[in-house]
Amino acid sequence: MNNLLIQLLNSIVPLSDGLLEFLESRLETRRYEPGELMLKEGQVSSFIAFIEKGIVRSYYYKDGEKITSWFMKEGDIIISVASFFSQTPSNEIIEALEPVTINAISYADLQYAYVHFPEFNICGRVLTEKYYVMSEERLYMLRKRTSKEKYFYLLEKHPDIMQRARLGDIATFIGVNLETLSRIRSEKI
Amino acid sequence: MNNLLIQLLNSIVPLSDGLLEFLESRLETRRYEPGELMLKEGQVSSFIAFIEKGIVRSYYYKDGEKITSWFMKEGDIIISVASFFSQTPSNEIIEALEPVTINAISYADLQYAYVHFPEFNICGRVLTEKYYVMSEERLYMLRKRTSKEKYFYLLEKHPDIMQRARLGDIATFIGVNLETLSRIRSEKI
DNA sequence: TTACGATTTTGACTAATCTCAAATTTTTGT
DNA sequence: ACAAAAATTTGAGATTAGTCAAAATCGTAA
Repeated sequence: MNNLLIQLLNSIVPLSDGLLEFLESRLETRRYEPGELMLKEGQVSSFIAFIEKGIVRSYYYKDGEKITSWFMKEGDIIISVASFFSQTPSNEIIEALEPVTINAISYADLQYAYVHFPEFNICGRVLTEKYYVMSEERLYMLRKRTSKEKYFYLLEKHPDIMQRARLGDIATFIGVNLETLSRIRSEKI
Repeated sequence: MNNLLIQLLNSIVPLSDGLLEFLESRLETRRYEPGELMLKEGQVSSFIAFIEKGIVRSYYYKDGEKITSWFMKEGDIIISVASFFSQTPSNEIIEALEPVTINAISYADLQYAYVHFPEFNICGRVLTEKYYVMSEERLYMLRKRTSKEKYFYLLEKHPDIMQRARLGDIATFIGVNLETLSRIRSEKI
C-alpha cells in the first residue's frame, strides 16, 4: 500500500484486502510530454488516474475554439466524467501541460472492481460529488461581476495553477479575453 | 403505480414490488403558494420531490444578493444536491414561483429505501448525473460571449421558463444586469 | 548561441454592460 | 375597481471588456 492512488482511494472508503491486491496488480504508471493528449476527442475509454507530477488541462471545442474546462495537478484524480457517467464518447480532451506522471487503472479493470468489490462503488459516488462541487465552483467564479474579480478569485483559490498554466488557457477558463487577462495581471485595468 | 414520481423512478430502474409498496405508502403530496420557501437556508433535511404543477427556483445569497442557481418545472425532480451529497446544511433555498404541487418522500424514508432496497441506489446515481449535466449546461451558457447570446441560448433551451419566471430572477441566473436583460428582450441592444 | 515559433504585452479604438434615476406597467390585496 | 406595491422599461453617462494590429518577450530545437 505504498501507492499514492491506492492510499487516496482507501481514504475514501477502506478497501478490502482482495480489492487492494487487485488494484495493486492492475495499476500502471504512465508518462506524458507537454502538449501530449492523455484523452482524445471521441475516445470512449474511461480511466481513473492519479496525478503524481505535473499539471493537466481539460478542454472542449466550441465554435472551433478550445475552451478550458478545468486544470488538475499532482494529488488530484482525473476521471473523464462524461465517460464515467454515460459510457459515451468524450468530447473533453485532456492534455498534459508539463511533463506528467500518472498512476492509472483501465476502464475494464474498473468495471471488474465494481462488480466484484461492491464497496468500490462508493469511490465512484464520492468522485462524482467532487466533480459536481468543482463544477459549482466554476459557476460561482463565472458569476463574479468583472473579469478582475474572476481572476483574483481564482488566484486565491488556485495560486499554483494561475502560475503554471498558460495565459490563454486560463483566459478561456475564466471566459475572458486573453488581452484583458494580460492587462489585469499587470494591473493596467 | 398511478403516481407520476413512482413512474419516473421506475423508468430509471425497475423497482421491486416491495420497494414500490414502500414508496407508495410514504409519498406525500404538498402544496406551496407563490413566494413560499420549500427549503430554507441552513435546513439539513433532504427530500426528493416530483413537481406535479408549477415552477420553482433555487437560489443562494452572494454578498447579500439572491442569485438564482436554476429553475425547475412540472415533470422535474427536485433534490437538494448539497444535502443529498454531504448531509450538511443547505445554502441553497428553494422557492415556489407559482402555486406548486409536489410529491415528496422524506429523507428518513429515502435512507430506509437505500438500505433495504439496494437497487434504489441507482436512482441516486442517475439523478446525480442529471444534476451534473445541468450544471455543465449552465457553465456552457455562462461562457457565451455576450448577454444577448446567453439569453437567446436559454430562450431556445427553456422557452417556458423564460416566459414564466421573473425578469430579475432570470437576470441573476444569467449573470447580467436586470436592465440589460430588459433591453435585450425588447431588442434595444 | 541563434533563430524561429509561441506566448504575452501594449496601444488605440469600438462595443457592450453597468449605474443611477425616473417613468411606466403589471400584480395584488381589500 | 382602486390604491399600493412590485416588476419592468427607458434614458444618459460612466466603466469595462472586446477587437485588431503590432511589438516585445520567452522557450526550444538545431
